[in-house]
Amino acid sequence: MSKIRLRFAPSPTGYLHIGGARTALFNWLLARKTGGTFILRIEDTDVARSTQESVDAILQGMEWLGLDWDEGPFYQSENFPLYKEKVQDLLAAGKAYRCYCSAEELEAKREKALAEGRKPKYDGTCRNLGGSDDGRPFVVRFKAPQYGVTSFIDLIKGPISFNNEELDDLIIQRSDGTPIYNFVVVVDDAIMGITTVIRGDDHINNTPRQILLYEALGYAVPTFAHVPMILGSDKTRLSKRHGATSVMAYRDMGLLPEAMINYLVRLGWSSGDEEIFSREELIEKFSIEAVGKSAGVFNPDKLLWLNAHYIKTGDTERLAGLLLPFLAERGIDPASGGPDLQAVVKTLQERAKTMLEMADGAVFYYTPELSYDEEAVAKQIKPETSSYLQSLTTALKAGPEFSHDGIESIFKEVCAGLGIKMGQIGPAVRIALSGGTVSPSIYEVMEVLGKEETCRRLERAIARFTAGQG
RNA sequence: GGUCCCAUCGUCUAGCGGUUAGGACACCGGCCUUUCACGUCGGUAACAGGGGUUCAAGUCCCCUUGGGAUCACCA
Repeated sequence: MSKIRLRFAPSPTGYLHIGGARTALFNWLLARKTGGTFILRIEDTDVARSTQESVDAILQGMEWLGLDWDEGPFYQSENFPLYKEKVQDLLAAGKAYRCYCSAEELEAKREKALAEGRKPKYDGTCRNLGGSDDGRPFVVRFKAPQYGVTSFIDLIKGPISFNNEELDDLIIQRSDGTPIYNFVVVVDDAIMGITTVIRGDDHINNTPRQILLYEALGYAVPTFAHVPMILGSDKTRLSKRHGATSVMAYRDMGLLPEAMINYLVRLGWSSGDEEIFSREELIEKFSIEAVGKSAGVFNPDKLLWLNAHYIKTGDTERLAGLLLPFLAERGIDPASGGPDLQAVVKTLQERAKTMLEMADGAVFYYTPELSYDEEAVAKQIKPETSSYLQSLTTALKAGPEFSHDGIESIFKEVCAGLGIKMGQIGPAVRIALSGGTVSPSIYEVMEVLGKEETCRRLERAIARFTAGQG
């Protein structure tokens, strides 16, 4: 059995979006699982709409997700001579013909047909004209069979068939001599030896025309697998209206690529009751036949849940590295002072759903001159608070060790000595250290901050609270 | 409108003729707790409708309804 060859073929007219990423992922997984070849091909035959920025954005998205390709990226725009030659072959064989109808009159006919409730199909005006190139502008149309049935067995959807009379003579070459997608994709997939075409199911209606083209060109027809679309919360095709659709936008929102991969693969595919899959498990367990037939709604909440999981269980050192740019956006550079970043990350891992949240939660560690949350101060700081904090600070300074457990026992001793409960001093300490009422455990915070900085923040707060109360 | 695809909790799904229809997210409670989270225990919630086939249908067939895709000198 020969190796299967797969491809992801985005058009560079925008960034890599969620749907494209999932299609790429399915291709990649199948290639890695079967030891096949994964090819990246840029479909830039529409010169007017294709941009280098889009190509870069797509490549960047693929790299972020860790979807590496074995061959390419290939650019269709570099193959124009080949396509032209294939068009000539078809013309010479009488399987295609020149059409002189203008775009305007075609458009008019289409609108008329639609308005009258008829199918907007090419009427075949030039189909049997014959003759050769006489200098007038023309497009080349494929002479499609007018009867019979074209069918294929989709790996995901099962058997699908179309009556050929529903298909019209599609244009394969524009009047400017450049080829059209449906033609190019066939030539390229054939030339590249693609055995299995995995793509969005919005291509199902293109498939019979393409099969006819494969046959006309004398190529073997590949196997098809059409993956269902991704919908927005209102069940319409996912678009900007539903929120971010760019894969890279999710990175910028603090998502981890493994969370994205895990989410995307589970949207439409499952393996029993499992929810969490490592890359290795996916390669082992994925199968294209197990992909569901129906479209799925993109659920950001579940993506976030997965992200939280991967942050919680992720490698602290790596997360610290990933956090850097988010901290930089907040004007913080851990390298220029402050507590150890990895220690900071450790206190935030199980309470941050995104790297962005983690960055927000880390800010106070690197802000020596904190401003205190007014509302929290008003509510939590009592007249006696300062003396409590003073007792605690004194004990802390005298304490031998400054570890989580050591701090905890000092806390307990101080509370016992003062005859107060944790709740009477804890909130004030939290405000003194973090500026507000939400932070990791204060023992952890103190340990990360270190004895010196902890005591400094406590004393600063005591001074402030005392002054504030006149 | 023609053609094609699809249909289990709000969402993602398990199910592949006989199940108290399971899991996950979200949501609602309890526990844990110095805050926020995490964790943990429990709860609400689904087979679109109608015909068949069968001893037996969420599972197979047909119709209806609903949703989606597509009908470019875009990809």
